[in-house]
Amino acid sequence: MTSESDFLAAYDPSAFPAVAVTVDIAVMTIRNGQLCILLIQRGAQPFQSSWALPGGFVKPDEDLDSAARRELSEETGLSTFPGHLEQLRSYGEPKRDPRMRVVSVAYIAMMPDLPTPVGGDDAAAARFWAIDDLPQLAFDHAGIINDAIERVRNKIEYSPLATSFVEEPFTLAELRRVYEAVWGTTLHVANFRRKVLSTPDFVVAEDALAPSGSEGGRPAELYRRGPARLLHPAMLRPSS
Amino acid sequence: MTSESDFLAAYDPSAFPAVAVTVDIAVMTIRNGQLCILLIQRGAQPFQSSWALPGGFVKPDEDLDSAARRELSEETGLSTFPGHLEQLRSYGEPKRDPRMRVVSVAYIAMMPDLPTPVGGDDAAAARFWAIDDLPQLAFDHAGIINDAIERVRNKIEYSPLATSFVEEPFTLAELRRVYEAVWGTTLHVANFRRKVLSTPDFVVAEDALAPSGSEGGRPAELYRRGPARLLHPAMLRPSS
DNA sequence: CCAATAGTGTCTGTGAGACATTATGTT
DNA sequence: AACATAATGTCTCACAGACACTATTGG
Repeated sequence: MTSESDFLAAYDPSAFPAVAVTVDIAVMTIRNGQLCILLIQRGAQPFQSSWALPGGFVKPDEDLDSAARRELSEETGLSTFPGHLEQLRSYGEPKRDPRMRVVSVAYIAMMPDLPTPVGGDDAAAARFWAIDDLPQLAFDHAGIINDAIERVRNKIEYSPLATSFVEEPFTLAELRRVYEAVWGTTLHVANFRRKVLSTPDFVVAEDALAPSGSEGGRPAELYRRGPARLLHPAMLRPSS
Repeated sequence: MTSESDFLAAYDPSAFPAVAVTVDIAVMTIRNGQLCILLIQRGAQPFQSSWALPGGFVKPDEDLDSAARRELSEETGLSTFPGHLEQLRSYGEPKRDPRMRVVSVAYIAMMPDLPTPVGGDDAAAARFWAIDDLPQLAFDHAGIINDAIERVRNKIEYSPLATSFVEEPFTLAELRRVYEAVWGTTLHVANFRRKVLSTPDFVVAEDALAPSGSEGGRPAELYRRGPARLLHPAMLRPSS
């Protein structure tokens, strides 16, 4: 029956319902020790002046990933996005957009806290919001953000994705602060160091020292992302 | 700019491209110690007589999950699907369907190896195929199946999903054979038992014994799924 | 000197893998 | 009896958490 309805639809465009497909992107970064998400303020109805995830319609002959990358460049103003981008999942509840049937393919993006101001080629307000101080959100974007946060919290355990939140080269203290911000915990400094360095190919040492901070203290060694795609053993988050 | 294009699209349906949205489902089970996937044989062009994942168009005012459940009932002939269903991810490469733009939301379903013959209300052939002996596949379904297998292999580590492949009540040997089939490995019997029972709420003992098999041997104790949604500690798959 | 941060060494508990042993059924 | 499968006990190694200690900078 699938093949038959496929066949009919091919010759009768009205046989399948018209659906709009959009991509929505949860762009995340660490700012002031907090996990933050980029939101834009809507200028039109519905949800006028509400905040929402950046996104837009998928164009004809455009891949989903390409659409996400295009929106990412437009919204951050960066020609090449300096971070990680991956699909989260799709949301298609029939009434999620009050105007029409819209299926949204949500993406997650992670980037270091660049001084570069975000906000693309349009005048709409855009800024990062800490995840535990979010404003009212348009559509079902609050749920999407919850799913995105959950995905990131899980994924930095077994993948080297936490390094996408820092600029290279980085210190182990910077990497530790990423884990602490995403998980909302404090981690044991010495054990964190031992775990990261004992995980093969997670980070590679750069034979250089970071400039000492204003607070004093011994300068930290610098590292870069290693070739590992999966962490063995994983960086398990504290259970308590 | 997003809000503006949204606004325009609401009043000019031709402003956004017409996209068909389908759900495709990778229904998995364990049969003869092998992980198997349900495929249907296409009766129409394109890919006529090729095998493909069951699926179909999302109807107007139908949720994505509901569409997947509906297709599942139609294809397996079971009014209530006796297993687990979850979204995998979406596939939207522009040329993935030669007829038109189709974005497919892929799902994964897991069920026990029921004697009930699959094959729904239409005459098209439908059967389970072992994952290392798959036929030629239509569209990008080979890639979807790869992603589905990868997801299942990872997910049974930290979730109790492996229990979706067996009927209740089950023995630990049956549960172990699920892990062995999905991972394609053999597991240490005694250690497997200790791990499962030491993971809180993974399984709960049923105070009964399984009927002894034709081969003889001590009858096994029976268990049911426990309330755990996540496994702590996880069932880590062997690294070698 | 002290304060602050980076990095090392060591002990302990838990869990995984390997393997031996006991228990309980069929033939 | 032999055989097959289920379940238990025990040893060892790897790793996580806790904590003490050393190293290197700025005031």
